[in-house]
Amino acid sequence: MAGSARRRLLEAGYACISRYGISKTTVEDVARVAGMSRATVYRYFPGGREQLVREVISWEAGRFFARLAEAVSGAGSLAEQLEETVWFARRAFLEHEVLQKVLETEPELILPQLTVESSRVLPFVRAFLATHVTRADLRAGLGVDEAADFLARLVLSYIASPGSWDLSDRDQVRQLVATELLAAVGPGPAG
Amino acid sequence: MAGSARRRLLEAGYACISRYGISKTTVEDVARVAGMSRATVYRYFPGGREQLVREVISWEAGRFFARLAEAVSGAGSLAEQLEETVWFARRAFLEHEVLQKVLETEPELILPQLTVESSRVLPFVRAFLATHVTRADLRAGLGVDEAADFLARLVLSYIASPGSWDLSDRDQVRQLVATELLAAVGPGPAG
Amino acid sequence: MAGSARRRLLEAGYACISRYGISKTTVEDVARVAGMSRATVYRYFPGGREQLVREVISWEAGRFFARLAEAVSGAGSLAEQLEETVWFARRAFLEHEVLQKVLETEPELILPQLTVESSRVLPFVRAFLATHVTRADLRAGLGVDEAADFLARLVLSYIASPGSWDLSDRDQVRQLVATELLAAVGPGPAG
Amino acid sequence: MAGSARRRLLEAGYACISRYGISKTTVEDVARVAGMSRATVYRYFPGGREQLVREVISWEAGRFFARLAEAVSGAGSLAEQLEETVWFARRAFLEHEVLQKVLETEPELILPQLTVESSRVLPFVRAFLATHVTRADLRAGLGVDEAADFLARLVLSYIASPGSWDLSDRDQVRQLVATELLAAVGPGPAG
DNA sequence: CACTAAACGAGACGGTACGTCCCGTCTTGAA
DNA sequence: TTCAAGACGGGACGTACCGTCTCGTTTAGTG
Repeated sequence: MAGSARRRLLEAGYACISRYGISKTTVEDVARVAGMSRATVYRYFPGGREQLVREVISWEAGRFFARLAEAVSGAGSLAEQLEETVWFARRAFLEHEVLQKVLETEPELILPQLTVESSRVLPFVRAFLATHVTRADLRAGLGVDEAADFLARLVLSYIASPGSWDLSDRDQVRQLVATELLAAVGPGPAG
Repeated sequence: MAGSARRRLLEAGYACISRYGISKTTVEDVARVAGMSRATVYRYFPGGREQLVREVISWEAGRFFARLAEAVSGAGSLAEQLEETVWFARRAFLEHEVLQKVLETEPELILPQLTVESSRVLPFVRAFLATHVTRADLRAGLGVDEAADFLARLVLSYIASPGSWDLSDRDQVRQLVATELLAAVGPGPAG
Repeated sequence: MAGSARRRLLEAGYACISRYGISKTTVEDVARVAGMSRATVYRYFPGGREQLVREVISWEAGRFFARLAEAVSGAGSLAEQLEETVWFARRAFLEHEVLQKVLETEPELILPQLTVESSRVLPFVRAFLATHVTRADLRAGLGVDEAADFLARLVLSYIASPGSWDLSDRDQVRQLVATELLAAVGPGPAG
Repeated sequence: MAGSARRRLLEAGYACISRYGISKTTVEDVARVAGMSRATVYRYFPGGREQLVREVISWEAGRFFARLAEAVSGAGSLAEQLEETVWFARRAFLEHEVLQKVLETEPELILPQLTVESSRVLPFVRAFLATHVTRADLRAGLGVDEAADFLARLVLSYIASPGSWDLSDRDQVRQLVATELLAAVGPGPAG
């Protein structure tokens, strides 16, 4: 079936990177794992190693968001959705083989970036959340879009750096959502 | 003078990475720019290319924070300090040669990370801010440390992804601080 | 055509050694002369430079003996054969580029050996000669094999060190064979 | 004491070569064994490694001949001297560490030479023997110098390649001298 | 006895070559 | 035709020596 070869290469690339890290992964490695010859890799990825790595990563990123979307699809209220997002994302983040391997072996590839990539991720998350934010959740003068953006920023921040929160504990996730996220945008008891 | 060779290599490494990107930078390149032989690079960085790249980046990160600390040192109020931090950091971020080069040529080195690196940066920023946060700035029930952490997250988020804000406009920075950052923690009219 | 690459490398190696000497000949040199890349040299000679040099020399040694065998093939009597052997070998010896280059530039590589290598060469020459030695040539009590061995030793000795003989003069070669070689084994006027 | 450093270096060089072979011996090795710094090696041997190796070998060659001369000094008759020479030289040859090491590890450094070095050694041996050759030993028409030269060639040949003779057996040496060497030059029963 | 001069150890450095590894291109041969 | 297999040029890496040079530090020898 057409395209299966390409997909097999992406999967093989993913497997290799999660085993060896980016810079130690060889075109030969990927070809071997995919059960194909090195020449074929260049047929599907004329840009060579660089293109392959790039596509492996963005392919996996796509899969990540697909799973996230599904995980969050059943949420009712905003609180529930925030909770689900943080919960799922944190777990996915920790279990993410490539991510963990790269963090372990090549942190310097990441250092320069500070929080750069959020530029790409932010719109996704914002869009997710926007569907559940209502005027009732918000303090006076805060627009829906504005709030969704704001919440998305905080969600991403806590996923990446939970600080003292233990996000593997469902209760703490619930509490984080209530006291930090919703409190920052809602009318709340303080309002 | 002692240590000057090592420093020259770090500077050369920085120059090369900002010109060619990480993976296109050669040990030979760095040696040439530093005016030294390739062998000498290995005398100072026995870990070879990897160690060199790693140290170049963490050395530059150190310099960045030193400059940030100085830029913010004159701030009076919390608002002023937030403003200064966002203003300086955004400018530094955009003018940062290595960062921009890497983003341009090797975004895949960054993609996996989402907002990972914030784990390291967050404590720095939090500490900066904590010195200026006072109870008076905060809504009831919000501790100083809690608020500093919270503000640090938002500052980093806006620096990395300004969204629709134009952070090269001092006025917009001021407005962002007031309406988004301080409003989220303060007693304000909304609180 | 198969094996042509290997042969080209051997020829290139030979050319380089005869130009630069053994220790000044670089793998890069050989590759360049052969019109191939350095990597390919290691594909054909996994033992690297050492194996290459070793094989170049033993390959050339083989060619030398092939030529010697042919040169001597037409000889009739023992005297004729001895004459032909000395004549050819001395000429080949002097014209041998590698040999002369090594003698000129790296005599110390040779000094330790005294007359070592004769162990390998002796059997060859002995075998050549044995085919033409007859009882009639020998003094009483001297066996054919014994005499062939003996003559081979002397032939090699005079080739390497002609002493006061001018072996580029065919007449002197003839005279050497008669008065020194044959006289030592034959019944002769002295017998 | 003057000159002791130079001598120590030669001895160290000899030790290293007999341990590692020529091409594996490092200037650093020699310096270490000599208990001196690498810089000092270059003070005594401005020609560097090459000069050092060259001198080590010719120094050791000198010692070899000194020992040979002494070993043979007590000989009475020509037969006795020949016997002593063959006996001593063969033993020295086999026990010679550098020689054996080089033969073992770098035979290719020797192959090209055939019996070249004999040019240098021959005159030595010839001179030794000339002192004991008398007219009485020789067949008619054979001069003393001529015979000494001739015998020297044979002696060297048998030392290097004993063939089927066991030169570690004193009796066989004696017999070799009588039946092969003296018979070739003498009036003998066969002559 | 102090002072100088030579010898030396120590080590940094540029440079060259080695052997290895990997990339990307290309050719060949079999399914 | 498509693909596996693999040869090849190219280039970078990390290592090992070489030969040069510059420092201090002895160690003598001399005024």
